[in-house]
Amino acid sequence: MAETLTTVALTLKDIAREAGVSLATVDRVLHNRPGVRPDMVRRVREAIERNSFQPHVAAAELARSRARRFAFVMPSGPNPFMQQIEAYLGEMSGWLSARRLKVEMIATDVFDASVLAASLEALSGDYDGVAVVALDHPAVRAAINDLVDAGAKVVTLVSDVPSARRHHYVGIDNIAAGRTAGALVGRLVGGRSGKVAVVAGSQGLRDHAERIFGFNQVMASEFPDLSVLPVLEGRDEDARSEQLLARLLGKHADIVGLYNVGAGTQGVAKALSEAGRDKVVFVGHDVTALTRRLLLQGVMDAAISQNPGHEARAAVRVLLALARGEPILREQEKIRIDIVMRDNLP
Amino acid sequence: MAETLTTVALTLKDIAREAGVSLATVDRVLHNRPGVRPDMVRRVREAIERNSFQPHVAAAELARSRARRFAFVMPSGPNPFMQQIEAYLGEMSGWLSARRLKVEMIATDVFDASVLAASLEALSGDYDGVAVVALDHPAVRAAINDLVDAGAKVVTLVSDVPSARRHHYVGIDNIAAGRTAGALVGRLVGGRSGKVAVVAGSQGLRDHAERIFGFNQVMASEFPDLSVLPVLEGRDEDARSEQLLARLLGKHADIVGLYNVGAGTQGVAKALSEAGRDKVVFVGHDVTALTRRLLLQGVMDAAISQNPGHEARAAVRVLLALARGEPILREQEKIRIDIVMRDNLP
DNA sequence: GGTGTTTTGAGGTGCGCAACTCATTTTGAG
DNA sequence: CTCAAAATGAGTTGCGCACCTCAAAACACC
Repeated sequence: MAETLTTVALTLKDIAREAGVSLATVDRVLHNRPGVRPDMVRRVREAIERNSFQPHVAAAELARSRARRFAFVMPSGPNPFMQQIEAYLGEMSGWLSARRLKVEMIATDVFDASVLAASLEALSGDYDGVAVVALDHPAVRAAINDLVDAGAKVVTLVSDVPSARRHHYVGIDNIAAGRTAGALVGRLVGGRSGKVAVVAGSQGLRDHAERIFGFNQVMASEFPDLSVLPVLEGRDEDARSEQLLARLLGKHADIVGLYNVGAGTQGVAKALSEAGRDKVVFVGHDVTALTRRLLLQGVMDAAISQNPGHEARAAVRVLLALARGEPILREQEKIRIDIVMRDNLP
Repeated sequence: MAETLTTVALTLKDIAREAGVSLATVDRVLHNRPGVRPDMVRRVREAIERNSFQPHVAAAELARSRARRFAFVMPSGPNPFMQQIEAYLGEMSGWLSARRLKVEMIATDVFDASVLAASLEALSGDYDGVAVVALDHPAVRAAINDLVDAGAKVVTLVSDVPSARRHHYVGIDNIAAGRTAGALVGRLVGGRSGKVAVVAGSQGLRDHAERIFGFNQVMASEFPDLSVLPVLEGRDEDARSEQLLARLLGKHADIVGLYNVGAGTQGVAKALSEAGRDKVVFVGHDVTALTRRLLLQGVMDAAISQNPGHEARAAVRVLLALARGEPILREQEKIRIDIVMRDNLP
């Protein structure tokens, strides 16, 4: 009836006895210190393995008096999504200080590869872990690899650089997000035929490009009655998005759906309402004060969201687990694609 | 540019000096041990407050050699959702043992108030924390209050007992979940008019009743073209659900939507397909192997889900934070209402 | 005042590990 | 075999706290 999910606790002393060596040797192996013969290393490793030994996190934490430093490299400028991430990190301050963690926010122009790369290089040696909203560019990739070589743990946040040797990516699968948006637009249009508009920041951004890719995939294969118009590039700016969309709406009277891939949401909503096209199915991204209002008003029909609080906490937890050598709870740290409609607004 | 989110680390000694008392007194206050004059308690509390002192989690953990014991009181019998929770707890075993936590699963008949109450009473004194899938009944409420009085931390899981003095509820807002289901059915039906069927386990279960309440709310106010048929009570059994639904489908040719509130999904799907009514919009709950398949096949259109992994981990984290006296990260532990469609299947 | 009770202080011990020193043993090269 | 270098063992210290004991001080009551 009652079934225990855990086992008894071993200590380093037990491992030393098991392996037939001294505590000092176990310590050397555990921390990759030099001066141990390979076969000794093996014996210790095997003893650890055999007993599935877990160092006591609390004891290890207590013994290393040095606090850990993490850096969050984020876009400068007003970006509500990033501001939310920052706010959630602030909310964790008690949690962080109880674990003697120092988290520093570093604002930089993440859209300029050389600037971003320079910012990253500057961190080398000073931080135990770095979370970065990364542009996928050779210079950035090299900077990330250098950080890793210098011993820092690195996670990419929101936007990935798969080709770099970063330890982890905290963010959503953007192709799947685009597919989800496509399915929502298609389903919510409800059998009508017509055209679908797409507004993005820029197709040069990896995440936007991937979302559009997924969106088109679904539209093509599942909603043949809907035709997707060429992507408008609004640069995530309200004014430009509004202007471009207004012109498009004027040209096509049969637009029934709209996918806003990035920001510029205010402009998109304004163009829709000023054209009196309130019935167009409008799907966008992220839950902010604005999109929340639009959802409640019925202007937006659904928002695809990646929980910024979860992303902030997952990034910290992953960095900490990496630094401690603990395993990562993949299931826990995975960022899900949330569909948010009026009634399940968080 | 670089902004630090944390402050320097104080120790208990600092607090003692600040408050002008000895370490022993601080210790007594911190652990609610008797024999301290009220004004002394206040002085210490204020010093802690003033410096926003956080005890070092690792040191505290290390010092208390006694492992913590948590009990999870869950329904007996085959319930995929509960099995998932159990599986996720198993995946955490490394995490748990590193924190010297012992989690035990206790299966009982949670649908029989007196049996459940007796199971809870039996735990008293043996556990530091209890998570329970609770029936809302006076006997259960009393048992929970007794546990709390005995010093255990108690969280309700999935199903709440708001009137009991449990410390926390880990689960979703079921009224909002029902509302979300209603909005989905209404929107996905796409403007057609017709009838909507509702299959539940029992209207006596609090969570089912709340979901139906929310569902009806939305249907009545927002989708006047759809009329909701009387609720079928399938007792979460496949055979019974199938039989009842088959009869209903036979009677009404104009059923365009279906909300399955609880389990019995297999039977519901079978009734639909055997009646050749594949185009009925079908919204249900939870992502299991079955609903996953049905979503991929297009039989189900959407599933409202509460992430069982998140629930399991949140319950453990909340119990641990409560036991340690740490603050709870409410935002982190809140269970969200996930809308799962084919393309954002987790 | 004296008595008993309550409150407070001082101090010790140990949790498991990291990080270090220094003495001793083993190894390998010549 | 010799000698230096490498490897290993034995041991210490301290991280911050929980938990405990015992003595001293403050207090209440008669």
